[in-house]
Amino acid sequence: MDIPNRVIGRLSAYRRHLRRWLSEGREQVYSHDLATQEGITPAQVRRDLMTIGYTGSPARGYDVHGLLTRIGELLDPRPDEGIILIGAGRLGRAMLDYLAAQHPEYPVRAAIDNDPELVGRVIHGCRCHADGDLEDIIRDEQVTIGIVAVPADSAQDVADRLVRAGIRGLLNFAPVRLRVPAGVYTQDLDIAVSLEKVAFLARGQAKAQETHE
Amino acid sequence: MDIPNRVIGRLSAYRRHLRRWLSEGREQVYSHDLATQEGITPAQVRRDLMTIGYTGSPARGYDVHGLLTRIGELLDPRPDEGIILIGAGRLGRAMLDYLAAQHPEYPVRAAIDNDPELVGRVIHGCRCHADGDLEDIIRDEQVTIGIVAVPADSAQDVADRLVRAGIRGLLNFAPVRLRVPAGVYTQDLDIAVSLEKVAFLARGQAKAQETHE
DNA sequence: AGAACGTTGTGAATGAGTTCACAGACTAAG
DNA sequence: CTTAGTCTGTGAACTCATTCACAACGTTCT
Ligand SMILES: NC(=O)c1ccc[n+]([C@@H]2O[C@H](COP(=O)([O-])OP(=O)(O)OC[C@H]3O[C@@H](n4cnc5c(N)ncnc54)[C@H](O)[C@@H]3O)[C@@H](O)[C@H]2O)c1
Ligand SMILES: NC(=O)c1ccc[n+]([C@@H]2O[C@H](COP(=O)([O-])OP(=O)(O)OC[C@H]3O[C@@H](n4cnc5c(N)ncnc54)[C@H](O)[C@@H]3O)[C@@H](O)[C@H]2O)c1
Repeated sequence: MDIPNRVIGRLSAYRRHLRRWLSEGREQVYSHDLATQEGITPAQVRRDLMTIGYTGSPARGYDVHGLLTRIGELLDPRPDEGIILIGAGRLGRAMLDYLAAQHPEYPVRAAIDNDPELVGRVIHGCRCHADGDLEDIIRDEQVTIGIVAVPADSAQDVADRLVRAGIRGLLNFAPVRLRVPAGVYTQDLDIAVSLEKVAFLARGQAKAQETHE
Repeated sequence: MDIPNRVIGRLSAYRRHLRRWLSEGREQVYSHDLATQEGITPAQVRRDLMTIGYTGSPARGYDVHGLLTRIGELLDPRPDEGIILIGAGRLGRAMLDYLAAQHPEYPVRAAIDNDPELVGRVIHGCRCHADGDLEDIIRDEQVTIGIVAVPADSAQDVADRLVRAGIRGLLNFAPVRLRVPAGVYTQDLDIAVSLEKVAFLARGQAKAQETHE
């Protein structure tokens, strides 16, 4: 099965609304309910659900619980998919805190920082290790995803080491585009670029709005 | 002139390479230089520069300084475009720090938080105000852009107030899609969704990599 | 001067993503 | 049982973005 990138992002968003509705006791939803929440067309929602092979019923819509289960099969992390954070600076610590509080399904196995001040500290249940331990931790702790939150200068070096140690995916906050070999997936999340987009579009008369991505 | 969203993002990225090259004394670049850095095709770069009406010369490529100037005309913030941050929690403070250090061209005029502990404190040169001051600050300090870093529950309320006070653009970190009227531009930057994308794509065999957006 | 090379600018082709529009399906009401 | 109404599933149309491919051009070398 081949699910486009964009669709994954929307499924993740749908899931949040579905969870909320489920907790409110709602059992069915229509494509236009999800569409309204996300500011897209109902046709888009149906198309997305079609690509993951989930079908609803005319006149009753989609089953909230069933759809959540289906999306979960695709998106829920497997138990052997650990995360490692490189760079326990301000952004890195904010992420640790946020993930621990809001996303227990993504356990950060370890943090790495080259500041001796930080090494050995335990931040939100996550131990901070020295730079040199990176390779061992990835091999020993079933880590497949790396979050890169080091300064721009070091980001590519860090990424290279992670790749060599066998990482599968990277989420990068440093303002550089990481170069990785095929088979490793990188998502560069450049906040400064996003801010520049907002500033530009707020200046001229904007037409549309845009979600993450 | 109508510049697509995607192009703005790439221009912002090009600019970083151009600045680096300029500081290294380089005077011309070819489309393939920028393309290589960003992992895209040279044709895409030329197309982008075409849409902003910048032209190079065959055999010499583009003038680094001139191109930087041209992109700057489009992207550089105007002096009357102030920023306000709502929610001086962990992420908000990390942003304050980051913007102050790395992006002095985007001066954050004020922060707002409803935690009495934070109100009155000055964080990285930015004073934290009480919740109720929001409207006054926006009107008095030429603020056109809002950064939303409050919990998900409050995000839409905060956005509504910002919009009513006349904000033009929003950068939103809360995991909800903000609903704003036409004329206001919102960029939702959902880090959890990005992480879920990376996890999914790292699991199956990924093909491509993706930049922010 | 003329030829050879490498790059730009861009129309046209391709590709990806979104929306349209409607047949078929299901429900509820009469 | 039949009719009216609403929603799904989806082929086709459409829109937007990317890539191709090549003429035109500037530079350098002979
Ligand atoms: N703070 C923000 O809100 C923000 C926003 C956008 C982008 N970013 C980017 O995120 C990255 C981190 O930002 P930050 O504000 O947390 O910076 P920071 O300086 O607070 O933290 C960086 C941390 O990385 C560590 N580090 C440096 N080199 C390292 C290496 N080679 N190996 C391991 N650790 C190393 C440092 O010791 C420090 O603790 C930067 O690239 C920054 O541009 C930050
Ligand atoms: N920390 C991260 O790395 C991270 C990552 C992704 C998304 N987010 C999102 O960003 C937002 C902020 O995250 P955080 O980690 O900084 O949370 P936080 O709890 O540390 O900070 C939130 C701040 O907002 C303030 N606040 C709450 N309601 C307010 C209101 N109505 N008006 C003004 N201020 C108000 C609180 O006093 C607090 O200081 C959340 O929506 C979170 O989901 C955070």
